Amino acid sequence: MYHYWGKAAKGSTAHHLLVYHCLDVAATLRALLDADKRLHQRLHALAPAVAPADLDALLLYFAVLHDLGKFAPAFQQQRQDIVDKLDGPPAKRICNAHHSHLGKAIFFDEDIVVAWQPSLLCRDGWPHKDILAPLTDAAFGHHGKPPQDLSDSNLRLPPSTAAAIRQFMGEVCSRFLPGPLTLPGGDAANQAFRPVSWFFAGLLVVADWLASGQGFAYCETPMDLAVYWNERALPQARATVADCGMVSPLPRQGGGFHELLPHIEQKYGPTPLQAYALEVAGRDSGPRLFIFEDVTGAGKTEAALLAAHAVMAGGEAHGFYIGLPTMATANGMYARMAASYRALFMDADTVVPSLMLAHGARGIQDAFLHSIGLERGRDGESDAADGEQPDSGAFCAAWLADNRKKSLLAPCGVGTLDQALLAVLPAKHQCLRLLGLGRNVLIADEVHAYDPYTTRLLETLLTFQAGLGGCAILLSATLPRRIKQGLAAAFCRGAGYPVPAVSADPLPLATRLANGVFTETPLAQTRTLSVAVTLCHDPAEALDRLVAVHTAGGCAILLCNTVDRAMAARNLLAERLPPADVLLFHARFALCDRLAIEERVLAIFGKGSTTEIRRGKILVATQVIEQSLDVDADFLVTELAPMELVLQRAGRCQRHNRKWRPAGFVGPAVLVLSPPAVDEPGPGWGEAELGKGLFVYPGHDVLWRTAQLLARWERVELPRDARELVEGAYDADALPTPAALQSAEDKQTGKASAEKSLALFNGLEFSQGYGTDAAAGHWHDDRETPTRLGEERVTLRLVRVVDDGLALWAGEGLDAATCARSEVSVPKHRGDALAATDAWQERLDAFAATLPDKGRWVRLVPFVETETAGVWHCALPGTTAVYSREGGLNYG
DNA sequence: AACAAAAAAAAA
Ligand SMILES: [Fe+3]
Ligand SMILES: [Fe+3]
Repeated sequence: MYHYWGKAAKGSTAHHLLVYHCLDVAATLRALLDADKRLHQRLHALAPAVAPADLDALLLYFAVLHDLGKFAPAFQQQRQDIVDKLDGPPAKRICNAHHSHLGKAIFFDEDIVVAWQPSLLCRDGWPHKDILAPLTDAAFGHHGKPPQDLSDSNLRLPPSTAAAIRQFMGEVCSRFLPGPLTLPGGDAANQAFRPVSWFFAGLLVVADWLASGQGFAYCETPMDLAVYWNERALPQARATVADCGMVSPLPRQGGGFHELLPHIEQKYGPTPLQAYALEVAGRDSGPRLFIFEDVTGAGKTEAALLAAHAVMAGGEAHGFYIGLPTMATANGMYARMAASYRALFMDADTVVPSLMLAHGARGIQDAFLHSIGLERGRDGESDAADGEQPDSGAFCAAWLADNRKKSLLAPCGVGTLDQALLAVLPAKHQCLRLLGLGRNVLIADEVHAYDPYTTRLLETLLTFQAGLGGCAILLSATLPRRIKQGLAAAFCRGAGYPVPAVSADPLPLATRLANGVFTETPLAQTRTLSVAVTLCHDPAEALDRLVAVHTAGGCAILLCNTVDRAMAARNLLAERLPPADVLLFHARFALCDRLAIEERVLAIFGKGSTTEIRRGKILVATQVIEQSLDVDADFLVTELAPMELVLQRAGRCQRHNRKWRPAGFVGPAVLVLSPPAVDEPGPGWGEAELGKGLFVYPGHDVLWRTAQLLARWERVELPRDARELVEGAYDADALPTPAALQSAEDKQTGKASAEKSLALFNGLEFSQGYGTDAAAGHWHDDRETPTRLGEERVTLRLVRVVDDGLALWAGEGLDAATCARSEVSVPKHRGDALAATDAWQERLDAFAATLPDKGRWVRLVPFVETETAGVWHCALPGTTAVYSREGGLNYG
């Protein structure tokens, strides 16, 4: 058994013996379990039918066996030079497959079974293959997917190899499985290892990656396995685990409000929701779900942190992960967390907890990049010199940061919800993400912001989280009752709780599921906004009002449902007002221009602005403004949209405390550009007023009910009235869908239910345990399982044609950040319309080759400046697209 | 055609 290599160096015959690598991985698993007692206990709780000691023994045993497939000739012969050096077995015909599939086949091969069967004796006789399947699939699936059964059942193992494997297994069995195990029998047996297998799969990948890294020295000399285990494997494993960033100090015990949230000024006490979190969250044990519904800016995130801390302090979670709907909001949240997350933990001079930023474009976030590998507060070498505060600021262990798949393993994480959803999709290495989430508290922010497909995936994630014994906190503005019901039910399915009926009580509302008990707690409103709502059917009237705001010296926002309508409205306003006073903001800008506009918007409409800066500014925007920008307008006009969006938009009107408001616009007021809210709308309802915006919100019945309700209400008080209005907009019993809008409704509900079933089909099934069956067999086909649905899109990377060649739009540099800042995403057919001639393609390819990513995943599009300064025309022959920094991309 | 939004490299 010492004639087989497991790891090899490139360019030399230096190698690590296979049996040692196997022990390294088991030792790393041992070290991981010892380092995270809370997780260790969770594993035991997930397999209640198995004695804890027996479970530990089995997990370590299968960890040793994870690379069993590397004994096979197919693997060994990849380095014939080392085989020769080791005097390995000759093989003429081999069974060719990846060693993870081979490992499983070898384990169940009849020549091999005899070597382990006596050690796995259980009460009812030999364990059936199905009982162990979740564990074997997790062990042999350490390359990110469960192994497949080989189509060719003949392994063609040379006799010497079979003998070596039997010898190895014999030694491993006597060492790791000393006494007869008592495995469960009867009907429950097949279920026994299914829940724990999800964690085991993730732990094994972590152990394998750690044990394949720098911390483990190659060893080529044969020695007794027990000696290697004690003197090499375990010490190296413990050192490596201590360094990898997965372990963190214990949570702060008994901290009060201001100690846990040091960024909140002393003069502010907890809001009702935060007081609730402090008081209630630590009370129970076991899987818990909290749903906090309140308006944005009411301190929901802090409440969630307090609740998460209570769960951590109770010894039931390691840390937290905050999942958000966009990368931009994630960046913002990361900045907030960086300043305060360490207060949730005890001060320890040995370990600093890692804070992770997890999303696709984090590579250009300097604040995060600078935090990687900084050993502040640890070895004290660098910080003393530059006088930095050693105990503040973000830190992220280098090992965690070098691969996106590892990012959820950090004790504290902020990122897109999509990163978390990938844990319950048959994506490669999903088990890593699931392990990280499962041991943390999952906090999902802005839950109302997702489509039916993604919401359904979130349900699946909640089932997993509960099934793994974990906790989750959902934060949202008004969550329609049916969506809330689905989320709560999904959590109950995983936790084994009875499914309650959630209410549609007014906001703010705290919902809690713990120990099978369901409670809803209405809370006092902290900040309220009373908005006058007027419907208006004439766009000219809306423009007049905006001009009136300008004249009165105030500022306003006009929200359009499509980019083209926003561009058109901007042009109309620019005819009547100084063009410099009219801003345009939508998503069809290169990132650098978009960020500049966003900064300008915040400077004008943000909290720090002044009456003078705000004077006469009119912003025309699309839905980009809905995304968590804290802006305040004196007056707001919006095109009709589904109720929850209208209310969210209305919340942007006079939300800050400002002394001065323009004459005629004192008090929050919103004008909704809407088709008439008639009782019997005819065919084509809304086409005149909303145009192509009707395609953006195809649930025309919801639009109609929204208009009906707003026409009746005239004034709404937020957040109190939000619930009634949102429920009413979706309630076809109270306001039956008019005949002319029925087909639109049918189409929309049909589409939503199709998307939901697709999400159900794509998502993994917790109850199956780790294995191919959990993915309905589609783990191995190439079908895409995305986190969001939608029309196909392409990313355009804008390129400037300059005197001496090509340059990126965002600047002179050719680095990854300048690339990202030059990009804009468009529908695929729009991108396809910008086809390059062969000559241009050659030129663009040559330019792409000089970029860090070689232009993969994007399409380079050249622009050349026209006679009009600032207006650029697409340089490709036959194209009409135009770009400017003020207007963005116009398809022409 | 009509919004915005995310994802994209392993552990030889
Ligand atoms: Fe492997
Ligand atoms: Fe391995």
